[in-house]
Amino acid sequence: MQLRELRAFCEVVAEMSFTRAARNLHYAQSSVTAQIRSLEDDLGVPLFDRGGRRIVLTKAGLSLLPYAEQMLRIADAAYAEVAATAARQPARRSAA
Amino acid sequence: MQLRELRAFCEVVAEMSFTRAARNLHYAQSSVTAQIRSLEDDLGVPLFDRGGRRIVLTKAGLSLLPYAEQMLRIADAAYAEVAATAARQPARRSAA
DNA sequence: TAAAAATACTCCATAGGTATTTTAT
DNA sequence: ATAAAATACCTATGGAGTATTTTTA
Repeated sequence: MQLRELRAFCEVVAEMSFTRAARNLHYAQSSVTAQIRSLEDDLGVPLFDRGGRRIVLTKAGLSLLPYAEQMLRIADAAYAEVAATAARQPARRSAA
Repeated sequence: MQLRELRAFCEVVAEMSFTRAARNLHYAQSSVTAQIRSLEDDLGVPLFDRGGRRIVLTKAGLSLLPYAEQMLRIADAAYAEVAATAARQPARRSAA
C-alpha cells in the first residue's frame, strides 16, 4: 500500500471512472488500472467490480475508502507542517 | 512521500540509527539511507543532522514524526479492516 | 456500436543490493 | 581504530506510457 495508489483509488471513487481519474491525475488510463491492481494485489481483495463500462465499489473497497481519505489528509497536513517548521527554522551553518 | 519511506523514517527514529533500522526492516543500510534521502528530497528539508557516527532529528524531522506514525497506524488499521470485510463478504460467482 | 477497462508491449526510473570510502568519535 | 553513514556502482523490478483489444450498456 502506497500513498500514490491511495490517491488514485480515491480519485477513481470520486469519479467512478478509471479514465476520468487518470485525466484528473495526469496519468494514462492504463497506469491507473495498474495502480488499482497493485493495491488490490497488496490487499488480496478486489476493490471494484468491473463491468467493462461501469465499475462499482466492492464492500472491501468501501471499507478502505475512509482510511485512504484520512491517510491522504494527514499526508497533506504533514507536508504543510514540515514546511511551516522549516520556515521557522531556516538551515544555518553552525549554531543559533 | 510514500508509506515505505515513512516506515523507514519511524524505524530510524526509534533506533536513532540507519544501520539498526535497516537490520530491523530487513533492508541494506544503503537502502535506508536512500529512502530517507528520497523523503528529504520530497519534503525539501533534512530530517536528520548527520555526524558521521551519530544522527539527531532536525526540528522538521521531529514535526514529521507524529504524522508519520499516525499514517502508519491507519495503514495497519486499513489492512485489518479490509481483511475483516473481505472475510465477511467472500467472493462469489453471481449474486447472493 | 461506442465508451470504458483490460491487455500487450516497451522504456526508463528507481528501489534495493554489494562493496567501498568517508567521517567523527 | 572503529563503528556508522555516505557513496559508487550494478541489477532487476515495476511504474508509466502508447497502442490495441475486449467488453457490455
